[in-house]
Amino acid sequence: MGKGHVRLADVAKAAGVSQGTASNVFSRPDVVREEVRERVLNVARELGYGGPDIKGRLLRAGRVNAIGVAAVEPLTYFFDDPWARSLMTAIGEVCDASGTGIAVVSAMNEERLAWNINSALVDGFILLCVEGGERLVELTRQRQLPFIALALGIEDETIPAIGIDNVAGGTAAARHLLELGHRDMAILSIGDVDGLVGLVAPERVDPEMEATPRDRMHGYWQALAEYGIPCEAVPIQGTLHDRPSTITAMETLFSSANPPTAILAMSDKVALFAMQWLAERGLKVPEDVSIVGFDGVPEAATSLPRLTTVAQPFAEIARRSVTAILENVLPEDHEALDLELVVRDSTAPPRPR
Amino acid sequence: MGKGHVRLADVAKAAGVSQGTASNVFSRPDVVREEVRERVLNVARELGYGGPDIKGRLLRAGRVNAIGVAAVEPLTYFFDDPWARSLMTAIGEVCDASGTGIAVVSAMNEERLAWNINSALVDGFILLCVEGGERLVELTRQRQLPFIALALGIEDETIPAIGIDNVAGGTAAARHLLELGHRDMAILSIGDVDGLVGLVAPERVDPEMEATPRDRMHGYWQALAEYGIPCEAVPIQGTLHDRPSTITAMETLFSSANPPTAILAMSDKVALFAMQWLAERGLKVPEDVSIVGFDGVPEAATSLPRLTTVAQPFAEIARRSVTAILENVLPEDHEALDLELVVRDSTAPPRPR
DNA sequence: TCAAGATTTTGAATCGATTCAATATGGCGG
DNA sequence: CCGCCATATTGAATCGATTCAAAATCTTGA
Repeated sequence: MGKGHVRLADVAKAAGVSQGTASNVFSRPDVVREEVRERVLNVARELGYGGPDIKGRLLRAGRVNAIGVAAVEPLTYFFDDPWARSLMTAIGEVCDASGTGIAVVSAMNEERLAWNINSALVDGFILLCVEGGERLVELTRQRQLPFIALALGIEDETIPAIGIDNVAGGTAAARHLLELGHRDMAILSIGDVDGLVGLVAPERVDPEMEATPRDRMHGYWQALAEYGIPCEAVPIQGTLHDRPSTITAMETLFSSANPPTAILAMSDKVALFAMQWLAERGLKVPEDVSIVGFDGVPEAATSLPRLTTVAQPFAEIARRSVTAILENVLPEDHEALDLELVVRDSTAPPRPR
Repeated sequence: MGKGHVRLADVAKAAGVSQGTASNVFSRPDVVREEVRERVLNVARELGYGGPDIKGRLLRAGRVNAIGVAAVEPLTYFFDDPWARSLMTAIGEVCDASGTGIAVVSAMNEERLAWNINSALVDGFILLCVEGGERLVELTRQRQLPFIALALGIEDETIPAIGIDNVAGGTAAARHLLELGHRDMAILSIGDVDGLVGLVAPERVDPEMEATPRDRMHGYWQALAEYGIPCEAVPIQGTLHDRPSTITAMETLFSSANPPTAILAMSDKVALFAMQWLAERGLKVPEDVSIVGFDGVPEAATSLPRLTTVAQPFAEIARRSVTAILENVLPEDHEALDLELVVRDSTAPPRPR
């Protein structure tokens, strides 16, 4: 800053007290005599001293009172991806309650990310492991701070993580459509693997697909099996979790001889893109096509029609992760929290043929 | 963390070199002889030393490489308010490019906020001054770090700020509707003042309204005046910038004898709530009612129909603020950037009577 | 072989606070 | 007036690194 940056020592000297006393004036005012306190505060004001610098305090105290949330994504991810935002909102609520700050740390390339993780001033990390989870975990581990992984697709049980029961969630979604009477369905899968775009054969799911979509898929299949429908009977359209690939998928699906009466989307984001496409094509949801999303992001509650979805317990996930970090008691095993089917207006029985 | 936290000094001693050399091994490896470097690194590995602790480095260097974005709102504001998110996304983009981190700092009550501002480990602040701007600025000023205020409603020219030309923006919005032929309009204003809810008389605007909505209002009025329409002829419905008050406003507006054919909304958020209400009531946009928003948030581009709006230059605002903070060259005067009318599908000529 | 110059390494100061044992001051009872 | 106890204040150590002038070591050329 300016040339003459005032520090506590300057104030102490100018006020004619020891540095210890000056420190107490600010951090434990009750312990110093009122008269002295006044004097020190006055001097501080005159000198333009704005209170103890956090950097000094930090070094001594070692605690920052902030947690970092990290992802292998650009920074904008935290503010425009619906899932990330839902989580951040929930985390924000918990942090607000406990007076904890949030630093978002991210980067696209590994080198930058390593640097960012190492230089983030936080007491611990919450890792959003949607993609590139291993690298992220490894980088964070080196930092030797408490961390917890969310949406982890890794089996390694030594990594503290909180997960969700994607299989059960998928089953609930598919079962809901089956109970309504749908038999012709299609699946909109998500992922970052370029090879899994367009029609995906079921036998490629296990070896090639990432953990989250794979589990959701198995959930769908499980419900379908209950109704005697083999997985080959339900086309899987792979998307890259963005609008273009979703639109392509929808076009393929609905240009076929017998288009589906219901769609199982692996995320609300993709489901909402699909709904937009349907609306533009003049297909009515849920009269012509039913659709079930996944995640339970807020947009799903305000869309038109409101989207039926399988909701993640964001608040619970946030609560557990933040307290785990702040109290440094990390879960021993991978917990899998329950998802909840939220039935709204995007699902109805199929039109009678 | 654990009892035996290894620090640089430990590594140095164990490797039999001075602390200075050990430091160089990590921060300027080229300056130390390869043989020594190897030895130190090996010892570090053995001891489980994870590289220089950022806290120590920070104290010396004084630079954190992160900027704080602060608002007098709960933390969740940054992740769910459309305007805040647009800005954060833009800021994120700039920070990504320069390898800078972002810490979000916020709080509802003043005491907490003061603490958060004082303890945020950042090189400077961007202040989102939508409400409670004065307190926020004052608090930040004490911190003696560079800061820049956005959306500032304060005249004080000594506060570094980047603003937008709300008057011109309002004029552009109203002029657009007038050119389409609308003569019966209504204004949806925004604000945090409880008294300005429901029908607001024009003479209350200047004394009671916050700066941003006041300027936008004057912009509207200016265009109306060009067409010879007095401001009394255009009802102003005050909202609290949330859904309930917007719905109440719309209900009042459309239960009147001659409802408006066009709506001037002071934010996209309110405009989108209004559009939803219209859709639920079976009123078609733009056939039955035209509507112009304000801000240019991304949701406005994907709504159905896509919303005509006056867009803020978020990228430019972000670029200027971030570089101002990082390079500590703060604007001398209040700059007012231009807004851009983005015509989309929510505006059309009124139905012929 | 030696001086000059180049390269490494050292050691101590520094960043800005907090902490705590030791000391000073004040009040009070005897 | 003294001793004791409680309260206030001091001074130095500490947190964990970086920095830089000075010292040590190594090259090089004469």
